[in-house]
Amino acid sequence: MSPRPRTREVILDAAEELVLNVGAAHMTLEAVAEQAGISKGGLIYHFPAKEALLEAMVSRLLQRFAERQAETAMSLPEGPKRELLAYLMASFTDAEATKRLSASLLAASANDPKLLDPVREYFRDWFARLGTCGLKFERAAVISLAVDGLWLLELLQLSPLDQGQRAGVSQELFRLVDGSA
Amino acid sequence: MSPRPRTREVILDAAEELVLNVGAAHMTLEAVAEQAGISKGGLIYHFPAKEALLEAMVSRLLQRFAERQAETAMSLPEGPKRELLAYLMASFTDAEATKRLSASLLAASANDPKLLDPVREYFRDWFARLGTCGLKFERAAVISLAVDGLWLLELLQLSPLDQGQRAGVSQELFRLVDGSA
DNA sequence: TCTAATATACCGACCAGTCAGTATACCTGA
DNA sequence: TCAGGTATACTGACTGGTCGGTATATTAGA
Repeated sequence: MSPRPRTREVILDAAEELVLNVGAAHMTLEAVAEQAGISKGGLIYHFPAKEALLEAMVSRLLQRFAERQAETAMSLPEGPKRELLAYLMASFTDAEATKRLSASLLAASANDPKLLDPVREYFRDWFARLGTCGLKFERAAVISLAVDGLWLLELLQLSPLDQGQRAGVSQELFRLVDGSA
Repeated sequence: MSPRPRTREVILDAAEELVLNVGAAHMTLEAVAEQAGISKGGLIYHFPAKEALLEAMVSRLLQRFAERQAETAMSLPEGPKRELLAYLMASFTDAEATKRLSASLLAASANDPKLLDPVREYFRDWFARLGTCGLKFERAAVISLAVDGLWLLELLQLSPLDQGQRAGVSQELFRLVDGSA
């Protein structure tokens, strides 16, 4: 068939899609295979067990997000606040992609909470770095938590904010980053 | 047997416990029944289908939280900020109980995202009321979202904050409520 | 032809939901 | 006050179906 369309990526996309549409409990191997346009046997070839699929989903989420944050940070002028600003920007831009990716969290949490260990580690590191972003830790944490709140509410499709309100909240957060002791 | 120990409540507690411990995908009727100390038939007697159990979990979550917020608001001096303060206090105090209750969110999301409709409605109402709390909407939204962020991270067991940091964030949020245009 | 990639068929475990029956509390009228 | 009846709360065995995983073919490209 296609030379190297990264079947693995297609499978991971399919799994995320299912989690968002029908819930993590219905993300079965057969359903993922069908959504990805291959057979169950084909899926098993790439991910020998469901756990491997879930691990790959979480791993890709962290990798992609870290990548995006790092890239965004690079594009900003140097300064202690750069990383926090990049965190905001990476979360707010391309919300749809972020939500898709984050479906992995729900899948992992539903199947085995331990699969979230790498995510725990990610947050541990991130909050540790928050201390050195030029803001008081509590202030930086509030900003970061607000971003996470919006992100998780959107993941669960619970956010009632319309486009304008969302943009307003984003602006307010950037204002809080800039105008703080 | 026991006079009226509200078996339904025991069952709902058991279901929440399981979601937190082993993930929503393993919250099976048999497992819930065992955790609740009754037979599967007994469980089915109270909740004729799994969907009914999940609906009851979500319903209890909303009811209990709204109740706690309302009670807290009552105990505060009158003023436009009363509700927002109550939202903070209801979320921050008794974090363990809040986390337990919120497990319903994960269970509902995993089994059928539509079960979260009442929660969507709750957030719609809540954010609508945020406009009348004396703060600029964006500021109030940021505060509320930060609380939600911490709450959801704790639900997913992802929060890296220790007791002291948590208290600091709480203080910072109250400061933001008080000292804003 | 050898190997990577995918398909088909199947198995055992598990799961949601049914069902027949049990035990006990609660009535109701003679 | 007590017999007969009914509602409530539960049990445990069973069933149809689903799911994760295995085993084995088949195909396509180097």
